Amino acid sequence: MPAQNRPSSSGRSLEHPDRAEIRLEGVLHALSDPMRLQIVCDLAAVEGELNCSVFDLPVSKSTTTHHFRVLRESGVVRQIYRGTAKMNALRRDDLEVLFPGLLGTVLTAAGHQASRLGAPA
Amino acid sequence: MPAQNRPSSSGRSLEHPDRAEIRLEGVLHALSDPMRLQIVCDLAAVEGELNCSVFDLPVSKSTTTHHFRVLRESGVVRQIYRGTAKMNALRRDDLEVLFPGLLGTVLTAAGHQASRLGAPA
DNA sequence: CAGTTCGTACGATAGTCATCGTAGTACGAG
DNA sequence: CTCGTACTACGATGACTATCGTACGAACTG
Repeated sequence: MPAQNRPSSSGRSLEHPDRAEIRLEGVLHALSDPMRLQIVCDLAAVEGELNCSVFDLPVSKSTTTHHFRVLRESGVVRQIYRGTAKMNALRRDDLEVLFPGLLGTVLTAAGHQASRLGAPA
Repeated sequence: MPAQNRPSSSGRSLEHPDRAEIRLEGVLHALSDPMRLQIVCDLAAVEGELNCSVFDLPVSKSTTTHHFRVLRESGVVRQIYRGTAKMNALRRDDLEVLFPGLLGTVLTAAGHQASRLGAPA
């Protein structure tokens, strides 16, 4: 294997949309699923990248893979392989340039709604 | 018909979700369709209420009715009958209380994207 | 009343989506 | 090389969705 083509730690690569290809409708659709919105909130909370398997979602692994793919293909997250793990990170910069403030307001709104619905006690 | 129960000009009434019933996922989903996003942008542009038929959408009347229903049931717009016309208005106040800034950032983002994609000349 | 306009309801259809289980691939450790 | 872990690919399925056409209802205009 030629050393010229050695990404960080793996030969596997994942398709990501260019910044210019990200569409608002796609992003909104990606965020309109409760499972994916939860993922995005968790990602935003840690400010870094997260392994796929740290998310404790009430669905099967296949379904989890599906949701991460939707998030990646809509341009919301960036995914890279790091050994056997696949790390996920929000594309904060790209989203901020394309849709200023959008991510923030959605995350805030999700937080408000969670307080309103989940902690009425 | 008793005079006590006479709405503005019609006996027809439409179901709307309570403010407390509006869900973020539902709103995002409603906005994730290009047709509906266009409707919301148009509504936001005029600051008032708009007749259903002033929207020049490239779909049939039945489909238009469908999209307006989705917007109404998700809590994005309020609809009232005024004679034969059905007027539509954004539920700005409710959305602002529930999800502060969200509507604004989405509309701004839609505007940016429209400029970026539609008017590159 | 008759006619027109505006919107609804219903049924149909083709497409997308969230979900699953199973089988498989990629990588690191022993 | 073998094993375990992490994630994927594939096929299936049931649910939802966007779309249409046609037929109907409600209100205004004569």
